Amino acid sequence: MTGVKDNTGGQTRIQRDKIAQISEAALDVFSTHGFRGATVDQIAKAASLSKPNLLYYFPSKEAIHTHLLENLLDTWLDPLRQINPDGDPLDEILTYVRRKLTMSRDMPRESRLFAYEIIQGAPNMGAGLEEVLKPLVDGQAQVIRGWMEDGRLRPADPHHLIFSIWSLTQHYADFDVQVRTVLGPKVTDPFPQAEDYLVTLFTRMLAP
Amino acid sequence: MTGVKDNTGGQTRIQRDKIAQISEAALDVFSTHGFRGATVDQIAKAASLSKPNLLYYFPSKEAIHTHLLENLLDTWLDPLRQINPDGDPLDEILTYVRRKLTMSRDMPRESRLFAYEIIQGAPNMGAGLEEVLKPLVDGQAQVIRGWMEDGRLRPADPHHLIFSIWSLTQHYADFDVQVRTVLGPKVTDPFPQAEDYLVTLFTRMLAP
DNA sequence: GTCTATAACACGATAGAC
DNA sequence: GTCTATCGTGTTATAGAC
Repeated sequence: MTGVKDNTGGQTRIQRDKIAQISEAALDVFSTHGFRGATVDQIAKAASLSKPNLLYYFPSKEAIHTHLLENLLDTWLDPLRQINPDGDPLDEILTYVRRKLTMSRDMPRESRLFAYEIIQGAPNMGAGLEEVLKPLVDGQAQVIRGWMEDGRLRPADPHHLIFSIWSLTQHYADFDVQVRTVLGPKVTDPFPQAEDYLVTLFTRMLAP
Repeated sequence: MTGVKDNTGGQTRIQRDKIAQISEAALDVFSTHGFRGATVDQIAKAASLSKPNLLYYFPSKEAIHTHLLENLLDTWLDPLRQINPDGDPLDEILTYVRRKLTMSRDMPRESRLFAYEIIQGAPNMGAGLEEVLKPLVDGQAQVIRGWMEDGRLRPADPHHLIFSIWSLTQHYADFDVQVRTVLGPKVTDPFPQAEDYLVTLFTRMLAP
């Protein structure tokens, strides 16, 4: 009983707030410039903190980055986790596609942070990929494979199906500049078009 | 007639060779660490040159990077350029998909260099996107649209069709680590599987 | 708990001998 | 044309006053 703590997990309220504040700023900076491109100065300024003060809450620049990635993976995989084995197969897939596309629209910074990390060879996420992502994907791939074997979806490799959903939805976040340049200034929001296209694509691919 | 020059474009043979040698090394380093993550030291070492000697051939680190990107764009868009308006529509699309996937397999460094640049907002390629990529895409999108209007392909947004081909094929280069982790060590080469999947996907999407 | 000052280092780029 | 030595800057991280 310390009396001075008001926490969930060994942190005071102030610490929790500051850490959240730094995380928010760091997400901004890391997702724009990458890990090496980002500087502690930038993050401190974005968080309205002095640099030494920031380094009081996190021991190093890398610690901030790792903290962000650790918290991100669960959020990022949540839509995949929500695929319901008892639902209608095509509905479940299309709902998954829509959720992932919505995340690309509403969380482009997280998408880019993730993309930077994977492109670089996931130097700060080795355990997460092997121990969290792979088992989840394998499990849901089995569910999808079951649907295909029951004739409720047209057959296709379930792992590559999941890859394709990731790839296509995240493209609209990570390559936003390219998408907007090609579509031209008249298209203020590419996402409704993207949703129509992707629903059509996966319906034609999977509807029995 | 200078006599000492053996060139195509105002460079001696030695200069041309060294520049090629530096470009090769820089592609390695930039595609692994990104622009900011790469150091001139690393590039010089990879090119078996001293740092000052490298900076004798290129005025700055940024100049090397720009040089790479300028030479890359044409190569990168070549498969799209080769779509033949007089060919069989589905064949042309599937050939394009296969070519792009082959490039992901054989030129993953170029793919990553490109991905880094676009994710960052294309700070060194603003002109190229607007003046080279967009016109080419618009032109080929018109060809595809014509095929769809003639009933030779099922209708779909041609711009997003091209986005999806880019996204899916480049995914296997840029997110290689993730793909291999999920597929597991038994799959030594993901590309044959990927080709099968993508051919199926676009055939079901487009075959009339 | 927060700030100023600064250490310690790596980086890009240059100068000058050879 | 190539090398060694080095400058100046920007960076992470720490020490110590308040």
